Amino acid sequence: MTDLSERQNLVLALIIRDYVETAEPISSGRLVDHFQLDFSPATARNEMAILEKMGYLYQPYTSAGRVPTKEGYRYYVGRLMGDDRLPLHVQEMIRHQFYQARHDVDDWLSLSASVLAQHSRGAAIVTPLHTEKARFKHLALLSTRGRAVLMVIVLNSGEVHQQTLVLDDTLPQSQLTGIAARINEIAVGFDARDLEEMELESRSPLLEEIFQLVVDTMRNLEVVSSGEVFRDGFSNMLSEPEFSEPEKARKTLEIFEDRTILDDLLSRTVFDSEGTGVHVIIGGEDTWEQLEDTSLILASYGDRNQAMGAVGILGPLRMSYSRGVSTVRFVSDLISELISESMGS
Amino acid sequence: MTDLSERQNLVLALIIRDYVETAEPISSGRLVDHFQLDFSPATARNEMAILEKMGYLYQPYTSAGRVPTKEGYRYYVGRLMGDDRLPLHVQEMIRHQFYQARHDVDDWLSLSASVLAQHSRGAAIVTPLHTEKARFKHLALLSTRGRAVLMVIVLNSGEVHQQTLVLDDTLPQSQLTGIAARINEIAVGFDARDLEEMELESRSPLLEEIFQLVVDTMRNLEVVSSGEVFRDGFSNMLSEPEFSEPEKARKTLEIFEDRTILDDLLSRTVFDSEGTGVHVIIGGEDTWEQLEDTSLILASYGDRNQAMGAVGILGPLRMSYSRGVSTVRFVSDLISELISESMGS
DNA sequence: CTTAGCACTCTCAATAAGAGACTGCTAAAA
DNA sequence: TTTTAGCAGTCTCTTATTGAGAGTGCTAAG
Repeated sequence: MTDLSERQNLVLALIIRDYVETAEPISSGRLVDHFQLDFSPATARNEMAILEKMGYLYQPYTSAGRVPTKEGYRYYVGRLMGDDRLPLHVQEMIRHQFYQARHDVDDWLSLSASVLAQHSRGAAIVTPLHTEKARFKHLALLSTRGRAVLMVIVLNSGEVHQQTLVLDDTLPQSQLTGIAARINEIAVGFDARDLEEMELESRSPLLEEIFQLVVDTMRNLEVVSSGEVFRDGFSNMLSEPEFSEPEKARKTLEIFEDRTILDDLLSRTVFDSEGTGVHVIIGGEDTWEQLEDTSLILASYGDRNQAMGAVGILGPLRMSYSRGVSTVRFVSDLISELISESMGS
Repeated sequence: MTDLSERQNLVLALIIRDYVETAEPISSGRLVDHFQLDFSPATARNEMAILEKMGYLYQPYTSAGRVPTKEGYRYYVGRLMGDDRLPLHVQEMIRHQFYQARHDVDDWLSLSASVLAQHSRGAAIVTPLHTEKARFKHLALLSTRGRAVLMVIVLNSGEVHQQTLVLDDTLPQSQLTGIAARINEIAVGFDARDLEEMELESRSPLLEEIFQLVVDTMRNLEVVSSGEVFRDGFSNMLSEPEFSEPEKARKTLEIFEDRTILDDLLSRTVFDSEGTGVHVIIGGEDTWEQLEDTSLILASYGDRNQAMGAVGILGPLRMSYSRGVSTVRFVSDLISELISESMGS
C-alpha cells in the first residue's frame, strides 16, 4: 500500500477531483478525455483495476465508472493533495471582515463559523476558547433585576464565564460589590482545587454561598467543555446529492446538533495532539461509526499554554478537501493571530 | 364560510386528526371505519364534497382521499380544536427539569428550546428577553487578558449585554473599575437618547471612548434585536415525509437559520399584539411566502412593561396543532412565572 | 508495456398493463 | 327530505418488459 506509480497517483488524484465536482462515477473514457491524458482509456482501465484491487477505488456496479473509497480519500489527503492556500484576494476579504469586527471578540467566533461555511460550502463548527488549568482572576456580581444577579468569572486564560443566579433576597448593588471584592481578595491566582481546600472564616452565609458557587463553577469549567458552540451552514449540506435520502440527512444533522459527539471528537484529535496542524477525519476513521458518511476538517486556535478553541467543517465524504483544509487552516491561523495580538502573551 | 353543521365539523376535525397522524389522504371508508361513525361512507362522501367546495379540503387527484387545505387547518385551529393542556405528569416532568436549572437563568432558555422540540416534535426557537425602552443600570469593565476587556452592561429591564473590547493599551483592573464607576455615576437611569445628548466634560480620552461605546451599544440594543437565539430539534422535521424532498428541507432550514425572517415574524405577531395569547401562523398566512409549507406556533413570555421574549415551534402544515399549542402555552407561561418570581416586579 | 476491438454486464428510462383505491352519481330505502 | 347501497368511471401505483447506453474486462495485436 505504500508505493503507487506516478501514473497511478495521477489517475487517483484526477478521479477524486472529478468525482468531487460531479458526484458521478468516473469512467476511463471520461477521465482521459476530460483531462486530455496522453495514454489511452484502456491503460487508464488497467490502472483503475489496480487501484481498485488496492482498495482506493470501487465500482458501484459491474459496469459503472469508479468512485473513491475512504482509503482513497485518505491516501489523496495524505500524499497527493497539494498544499493550497486560499487565493490572496479571498484572504484579504476575510481579513477585512474580521477587521470590521475587531472591537468585539465574541463576534470573531460567529464570524469564523460564517466564513468557514461560506468558503468551504460545508457546515461549520466553532468552539470558544477554553482551558483546563485555569486560575481565578476576577469576579463581578451585578444586580440585574429583583433577586436575579449576574455572576461573571474571569479566568487568567482570558476565558469568561457568566451565569445568572437567583438569590433568596434582593440585594443592593453595593453589597454585591462588597462580596465580590472580598472574594477577589482571597481567590485571585488560585485554581479550582486550591479554592476547594480553602477554609473560609465565614461571617456571612451569603458570602459563603457565593464563594461555593464560584468554586463549583470553576470545577465545572475544568471538566465539562463549556460555552456556546457556534454553528453555521448546515443548509449547504442539504444541497449535496448524498443527502437526498432524508434519513442520511437526519442522522448527519443529529451529529451536528449533538454537542457530546463533537466534544469527544475534539478532545481525541485536535486537543490531544501537539502542534497546530489541521486534522482530517474521513468517514469516522473506524472510530466513530456515526460519522461513516461524513468527513471533518478540524484545527485548533489559540495557545496550548493559555487557552484553546477549535474550528472545523463537516461535509460529505465527497467534499473538496483541498479547499476545506486551506480554509480551515487560514481561519484558525487568523484567529490565533488576532488573539495573540489582542491578548498579549 | 361561517356555518358548518355539527356533522361537517366532526368530519373535518376527524380528517385533520387522522391526516396529521398518517400523512396520507383520508378516504370516506377509512374515516367511517376508523372512527366508528354512525353514518355511512356515502354520507361522509357527501359532507366531504361540501367541505371541499368550501375550500377546507382538497383531493390530490380525482380518486384519492381528502387532505386538509390551509383554510381547513385554520378553521380547525380557530373553532374545532380543543383547548388541551399538557397531561399533568408531563407538566410535572417539565417543571422538574426547570427546577434543576433554577440557579442559572440562562439555562432556562436553552432548556425551553429543548423541551419544546421534544414535546412538540418540531423545531423550536427561543429568543432572549429584550426590551426597546431600556434604561442604563450598571456597567462593569473587567480586564480579561492583555488588551482584551469585557464590558458588561446591565439594563433596568434585567437584560444583560456583554461584549469583549480590544483596547489600545493594557490597563490594570483598578483603572477599569474607576472608569466604570465614573460612568455608572453619570449614566444610571438614562436611556440611549438621554445619554447621546449628554455632554461629557472629558478629562480622559479613554473614558470618553468607553462612554461612547456604551451609548452606541445601548442605541444598538434598541434597534436590532440582540442576543443569541436558541434553536433545537430541526432534525425532528427531517423525519417528516413532507421534507423527503431535499429542496423543501433546505428551504425550511434556511428559514430556521435566518434570523431576519424570524425577527420580522415576531415583531409583527406576538410582540405586536396585546395579551399573551398563543399565535398560530399557518402556511405564512399569505404574508410570508417562504413559509408556504410551514406552520409556526408562537407565544411571548415576560412582561410587556419590562422585557419580553418569545418561544415557538416550527413544523410542517401537517403538525399536531393541539399538542403544539398546549406545549408552547405551557412553556411560555412557565418561563413568565419563573421570571416574575425571580425578578420581583 | 500499451492499445484497439469486442463481448458482456448492468443500470436506467420508457412503455404497457393490471390491480387497487375512491369517488360521484343514481336510484332505492328510511 | 335525508341517508345509503350499488356501480361505473377515473386516476395512481406497482410490476414487468424491453431496449438503449454506458463502461468494463479480456484478448490479441502493435
